[in-house]
Amino acid sequence: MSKKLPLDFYRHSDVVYLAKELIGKYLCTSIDGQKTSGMIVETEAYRGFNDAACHARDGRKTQRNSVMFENGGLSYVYLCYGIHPLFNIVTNKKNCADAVLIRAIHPLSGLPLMQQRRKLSSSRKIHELTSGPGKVSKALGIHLDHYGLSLTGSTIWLEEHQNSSIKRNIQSSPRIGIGYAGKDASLPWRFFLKNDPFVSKVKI
DNA sequence: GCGGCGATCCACT
DNA sequence: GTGGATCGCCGCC
Repeated sequence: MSKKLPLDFYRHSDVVYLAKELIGKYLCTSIDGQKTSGMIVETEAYRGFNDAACHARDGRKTQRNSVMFENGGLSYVYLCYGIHPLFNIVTNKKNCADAVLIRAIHPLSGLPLMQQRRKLSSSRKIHELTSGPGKVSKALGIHLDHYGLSLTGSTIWLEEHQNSSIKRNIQSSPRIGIGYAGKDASLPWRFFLKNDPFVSKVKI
């Protein structure tokens, strides 16, 4: 039994709660007529106000991040290090500028296509297929053209499935790669599924 | 207008 | 374990 997550889900006012709630949901894409999907196993919350790590910190609006200021339920894709498109989910209400970064998924369907997109065929390294935000986008076929799409549409969407054991196996930690954010760098706003092999390996 | 740097990944040593 | 790729944003001149 599965169902597509409704807009209401994304418009909850607490992005940290949502980042945790997104663990265990299914992220699905249908791109170029081909379906791929995986269970979300790692996320990070970014808050538009009072969060130095957020692109929209203090409500700062630019051409790149403008979609963050819309109502929740849209995709925010941006280019990181000039190379990697990273997929985020806009949450909360208009002008709150909150978002959740999807850092890792556990692949479920369309595995051969994901391997092809990632140019990774060795089954020995299968845990590297989607264990990082840039890898997730590449495996699912998400790129900059998918900026601003509704997540209740038929290109990128999320589904809820029965998963009774997920909740008690969620752990938190500080977010990755945001050392510049001062005291906000230590906020425990990264969430991940304990012992899942697809959770990203953190460089220290 | 310019230069430094980033919510990363991979090839190479 | 290290450094290069490569583009948009922002601070400063």
